[in-house]
Amino acid sequence: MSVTSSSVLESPLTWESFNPYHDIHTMISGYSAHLFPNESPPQFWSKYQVWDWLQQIMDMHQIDLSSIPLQNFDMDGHQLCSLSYQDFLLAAGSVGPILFHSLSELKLGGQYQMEIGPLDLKLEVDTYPDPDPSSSPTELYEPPLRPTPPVASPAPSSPEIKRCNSRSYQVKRQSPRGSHLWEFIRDILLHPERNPGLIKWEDRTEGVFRFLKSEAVAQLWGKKKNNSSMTYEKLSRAMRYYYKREILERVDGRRLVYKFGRNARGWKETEK
DNA sequence: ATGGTTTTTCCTGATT
DNA sequence: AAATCAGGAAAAACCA
Repeated sequence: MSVTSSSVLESPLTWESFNPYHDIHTMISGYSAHLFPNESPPQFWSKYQVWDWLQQIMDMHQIDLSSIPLQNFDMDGHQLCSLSYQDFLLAAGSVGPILFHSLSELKLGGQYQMEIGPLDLKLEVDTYPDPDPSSSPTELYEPPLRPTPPVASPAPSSPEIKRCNSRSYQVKRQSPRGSHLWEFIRDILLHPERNPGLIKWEDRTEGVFRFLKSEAVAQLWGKKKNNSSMTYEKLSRAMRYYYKREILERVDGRRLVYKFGRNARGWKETEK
């Protein structure tokens, strides 16, 4: 209530600008509950805050923001909160349930008290749904965890979607194909603004990059694979296997530094 | 259903 | 000292 929406509107906040912690914990600690710790409940969000929320959730699920018609979410928090589950389905197709679920959590406000220690993330990693379809009476979740490679929507930039049909369940994922570890890493690299400080390019044109928060990346990876016990130690073992296949090239002496090899595709700026 | 591929897990030892 | 790097081995998870 005390939100001065005017100030918000005057300076369109980016996520980073008001995100107090540039830390991965905001992203991997489940969804919502403390994404906006300092902000009002969703009912009081401005359009910009709705936008930021959308971006965050989509990011978390590695779904391209462009796969849903953003015009459908040109509204403030109050309006957003009045949307039904069906509305979400219509507005965002198969992503709808995800958004609905996230918003539901946020609506419940501060009742979440997840305190996460830097090293203890296990407790809330189960924000992912149980794969058992029979268990949930509320069909909050229809997670597009499956890569859905067969449904081709390869059009590089197809803004054709005006409204998502709730029947045609399909999600265009941001990465061209599959979700292998190296692709996961690449996709983080490809979104530097949205993934502050996780991994950074060391030499963009050469494909050299460095892990800044190795354990955080590992946790993120684990989350994607629904494996809460992933560690950088294990992730890095998988990375080392890439050397042989020339997906990665070895980089001497420098710790946490890797380099894409000839068999890694899609990371160059001048490449598709 | 099965075999190939990729990732995970665990481990020992070296390096920084 | 604690992290990271190196790979071997084998199990598990994935995929065609």
